[in-house]
Amino acid sequence: MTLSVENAAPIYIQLVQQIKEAIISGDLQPGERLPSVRDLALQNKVNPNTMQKALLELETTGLIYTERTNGKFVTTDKVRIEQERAAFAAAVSAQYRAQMARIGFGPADILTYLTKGENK
Amino acid sequence: MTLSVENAAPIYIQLVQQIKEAIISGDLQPGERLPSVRDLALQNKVNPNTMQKALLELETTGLIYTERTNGKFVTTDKVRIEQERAAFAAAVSAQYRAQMARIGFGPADILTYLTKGENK
Amino acid sequence: MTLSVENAAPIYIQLVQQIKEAIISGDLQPGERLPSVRDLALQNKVNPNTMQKALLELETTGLIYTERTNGKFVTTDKVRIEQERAAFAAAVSAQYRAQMARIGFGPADILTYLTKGENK
Amino acid sequence: MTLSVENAAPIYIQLVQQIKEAIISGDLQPGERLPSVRDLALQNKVNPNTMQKALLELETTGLIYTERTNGKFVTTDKVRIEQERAAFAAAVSAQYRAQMARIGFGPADILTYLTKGENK
DNA sequence: GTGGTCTAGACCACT
DNA sequence: GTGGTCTAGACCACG
Repeated sequence: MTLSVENAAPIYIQLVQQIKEAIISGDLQPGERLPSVRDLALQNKVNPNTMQKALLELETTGLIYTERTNGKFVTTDKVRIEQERAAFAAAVSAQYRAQMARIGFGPADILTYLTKGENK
Repeated sequence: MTLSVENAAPIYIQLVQQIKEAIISGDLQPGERLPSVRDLALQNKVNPNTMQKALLELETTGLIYTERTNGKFVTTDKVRIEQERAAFAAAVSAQYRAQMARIGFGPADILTYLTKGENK
Repeated sequence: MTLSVENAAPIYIQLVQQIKEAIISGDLQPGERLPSVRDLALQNKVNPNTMQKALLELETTGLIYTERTNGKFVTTDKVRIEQERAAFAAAVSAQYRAQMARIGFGPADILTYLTKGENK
Repeated sequence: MTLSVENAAPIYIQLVQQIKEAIISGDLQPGERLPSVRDLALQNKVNPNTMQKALLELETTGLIYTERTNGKFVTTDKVRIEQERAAFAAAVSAQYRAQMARIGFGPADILTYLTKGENK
């Protein structure tokens, strides 16, 4: 039996993940203006540079873009967003199946568990 | 949009989770003797006190028991283990459904994603 | 007549450009280990963070890669390097032709000027 | 590997270069009257003293001349302009060849790259 | 020693 | 006010 102790992911990566999730869930609409870097940093109690790094990452991956002196905006490329959304869903699903498989539940059992809790 | 920066879960909690997973997956068989606390700590590069705390937690919940002077053993109560296994599967499944729902995928979409990657 | 005053490119961009040039010119060989971030920063009298940012950029574009705790290395992907080299040559050539065209020299004149200085 | 961080060239030098380019490209015709120093400064958002310094430099090298109380004019000496134009082309060409040579492209390769993009 | 991350604080350009 | 850049200095994990 081998265990593994995981350290927390870097803060800026966590920020990237969560903002990405907000975008693909539609919580942040295409073309919507983000709060200023400074405000986002304040709201989330991180250093502006850390927030800046997270937003830079999102910009290089094409999910947001910058209008200088004006602010940062969610991309208006809905195809790009949909792409990201599908990738996210695929990743989550694969991880879920792996986790279930590790404790001995195959596809058939999975259906049971998924439908069982459906009416919650 | 509200984000949240999470620090890593305490190490002993991570150990509890992973040992529990080893038990319900059958990686650790009912009645099997665990390595000594000292060895477990060494193997996983963790302080013995931390490992001790994890094992104590598992004992409290009835998944392992201690024979004084002889070591710690996985419970032989297979019903108990099966119970834990079902609870784990239910928790993972609920979390998965929630995650998919958050980005706008309902039960029908879930089936698509689960079957899509099934042959990997 | 409209003129434009250009400010210097950000330091980290200049660093990116020059390191890239060193790679595509073969001054830095594929697989070669780079000096440590701190050393590079010292040698070039910039802040380590600035050098780090430049190297991060090169890493995301695939020209270098990192071995944690061991150092940073030029990619061994010679195709990738050749690709970058061709892109660089194309950019420089296009810029050159544009500059010559702006002062009224067409392709024929260009040949004259290029061959004229060839024996320098 | 030695890198060098360059600061921007002084603004007045940039202005000299661009006005010179306007003259040798014919954008400013021989004998043409230049806008007033004040206007040029305003148009380009530059301090009048800086613009004055640039024009002084151009006058020293003979590309423009001043008629007191009347304004500044591009030289009518077409030979002088042609001379400058040839020098500019030679400089640009030499720089181009050097840049290509640095990344391993000789005269033959240069022809390839120059003709390749010719129809853009 | 290596790279990676984070914070605090400053300055700049643009509008 | 906006984003962008830079510096100084600290701490961490890995080995």
